[in-house]
Amino acid sequence: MPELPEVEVLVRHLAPLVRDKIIRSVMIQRERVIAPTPHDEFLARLRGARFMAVNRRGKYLQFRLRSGRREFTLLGHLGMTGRMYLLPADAALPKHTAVMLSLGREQFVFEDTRYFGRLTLDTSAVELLGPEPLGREFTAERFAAGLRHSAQPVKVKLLDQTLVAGIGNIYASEALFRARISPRKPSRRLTLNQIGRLRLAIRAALKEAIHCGSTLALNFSGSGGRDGLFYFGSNPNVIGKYEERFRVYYREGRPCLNCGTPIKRIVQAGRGTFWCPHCQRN
DNA sequence: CACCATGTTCCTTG
DNA sequence: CCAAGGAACATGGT
Repeated sequence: MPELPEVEVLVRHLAPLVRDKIIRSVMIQRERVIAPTPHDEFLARLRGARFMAVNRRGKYLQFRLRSGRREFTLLGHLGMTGRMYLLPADAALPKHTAVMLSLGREQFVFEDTRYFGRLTLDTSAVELLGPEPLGREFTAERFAAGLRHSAQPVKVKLLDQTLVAGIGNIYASEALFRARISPRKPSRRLTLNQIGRLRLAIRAALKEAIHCGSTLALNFSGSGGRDGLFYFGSNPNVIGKYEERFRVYYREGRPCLNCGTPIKRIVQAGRGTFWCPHCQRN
């Protein structure tokens, strides 16, 4: 589920559902997702706390909670396969439930097949993040400064969350295609013109994905239901297949939407990159 | 069986 | 010290 657009849509979806709800009890089924917070501390802080707001930073979800007069943040990350949603209190929990927060008539479920995600009181990871790509801080100057000294291929550099926060493997390929820039280009070799184009392409790709996700009939509620944000999910009620939503990602061998040239897949830093060798020559 | 998968962190190497 | 590359984490799909 998780790159910036999916997290943004999830945050907007969850915020009104959890607001003012009080955590009655906590069940931790997989210790690693709350790390490095100690088990006992996690229980003690969360029990009795009230949800005040939900925000996003990069790919992180920030749950603002209040206990008495004290406010604090519970930080969430979906890893590769994490999902968060509410279920009726009496519903069975899915197989890979990592943490469950009982809210009375409902329960907040953090499910994560691979357990790469997090739900923790340690908020330090957020401080290392670069600017929000859709915010004012993401200026062309700052972006250029971040790219200037790196010899890494620009595709790989876009995954660096200190350069700009929230881009993942899919939108890195998508943004470079829109900007017509080769994913193999060393970051420091990008021209100012290309940097400007890439910055706008990133914003456009993310915004469009958020818009797409916002208009889908979402089904976040576990059991059998895959929601439309799941890249490889198959909910027949939802139009969004990756073929329709992505211009290059997962389209190896299929014709480029601009020029018809077959889309190529290469491996960079151990991960697949999809691109058009004709449209993205420089 | 082999290879692939939306992410981050840690360790090693140069 | 820093940048870059690769393995590890854990499970499932094709």
